[in-house]
Amino acid sequence: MFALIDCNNFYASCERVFQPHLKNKPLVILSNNDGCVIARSNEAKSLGIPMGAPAFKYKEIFQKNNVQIFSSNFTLYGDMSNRVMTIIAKHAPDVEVYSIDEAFIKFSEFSEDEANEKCKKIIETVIKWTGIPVSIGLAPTKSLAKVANRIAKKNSYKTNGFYSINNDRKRLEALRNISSGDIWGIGLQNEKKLSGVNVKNGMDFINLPDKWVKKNMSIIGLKLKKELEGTPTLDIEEGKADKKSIATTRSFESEISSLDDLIERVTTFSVVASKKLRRQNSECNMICVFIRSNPFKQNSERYHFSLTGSLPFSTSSSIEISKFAVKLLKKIYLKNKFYKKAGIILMGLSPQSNHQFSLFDKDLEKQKKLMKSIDNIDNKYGLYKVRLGSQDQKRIWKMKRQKLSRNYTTEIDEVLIVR
DNA sequence: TCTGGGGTCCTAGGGCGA
DNA sequence: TCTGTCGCCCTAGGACCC
Repeated sequence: MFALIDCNNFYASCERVFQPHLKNKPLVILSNNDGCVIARSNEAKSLGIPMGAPAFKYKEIFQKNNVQIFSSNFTLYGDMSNRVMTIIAKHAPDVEVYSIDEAFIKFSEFSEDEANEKCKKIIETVIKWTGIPVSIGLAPTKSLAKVANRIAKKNSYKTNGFYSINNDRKRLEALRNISSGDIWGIGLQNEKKLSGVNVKNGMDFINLPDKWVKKNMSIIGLKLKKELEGTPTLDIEEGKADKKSIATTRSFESEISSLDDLIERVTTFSVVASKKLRRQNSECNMICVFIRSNPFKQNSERYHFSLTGSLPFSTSSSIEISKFAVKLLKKIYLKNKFYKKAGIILMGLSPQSNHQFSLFDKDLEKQKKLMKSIDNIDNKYGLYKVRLGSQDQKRIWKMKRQKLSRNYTTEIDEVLIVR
């Protein structure tokens, strides 16, 4: 049996833990730059605020309903997530942390009763120790555990946050009651395809011929169908796998068109991405740089320029990576255009320990030592204290985060004081 | 005026060597 | 030496997830 544990309205719940007076009040969390709604409390959902809603378009609804607004505080959410995951790991041997607010458990050596008990214990302990409410779905496959979780959450007054699909009757009933677009793995495009052949719910989906599913939804769709039929095709992935690509991309507060500004941004993104690379002890040999216009601007030209280039050697040096990224940027940059977003993606990742030496990386040891010193300084005095010459020294580029809550759990000056 | 960021996997199609 | 075929690798693009 597989269990899926999902924190309810995770970001909203994190904010509520430290501001309990917000309980039962509508609350939304905004994306970087306070752009879109990325999390909502149940009360905010009932007001019809959709996921991804541009905040400026919903200003009136926010004001009218006294919706509490928060800028995203990933330091807080990340720390709370670690606490929740630690508790889960204490109760189960095989855990896959699937995302910041979700984890799968595989109960291979437990009876059904034991698995049920463990799930209930986790719900109880997580809320008690962290204040975060969680829901758990238990089923024979991961995809069905997702469906079960949905039922647990939707009918929490009946389920107390736990639902198990432990027989065929329950499985078929659950599939009849879930619309195809709500199934894990069926996105907007596949939903459209399915509705074209009159597939409306999970039951209709599993009644399709395998051949059709494979042809139209690839092997992933077919695996999903098997999972919903009760045959596991996905196992849990234990341990944290190294990333296969690392990206740092940002939208700008307003459009920019000067090359110098873009060079500064791309350099800074390179420094951030290189640090992520070094954190997982990897290096890269390919870099992609892109710049693009504002896709939402009416009646104006849209463009997206990108270029991927191979480095002559693998590296994790901020200096080498930013130099190369700027080179790529200069090749794609066009004057008199207005850019709203830029980014860098590091690819061709491999462990530093497997470094392939080449004629061109004679400064490798020097660079390695330099990066190590920079990382040490950052660890001691705070992130990104050391900056490259082409980076913004005056900190002009700042993200809009007007409604940021405190770092209650990670900054000693910001912890709650109980008097 | 104001619309996020960071990932993974799969497939099709082209280049290229055996 | 030329040509056809096969399979591998790479890349772009599209789909999905949170």
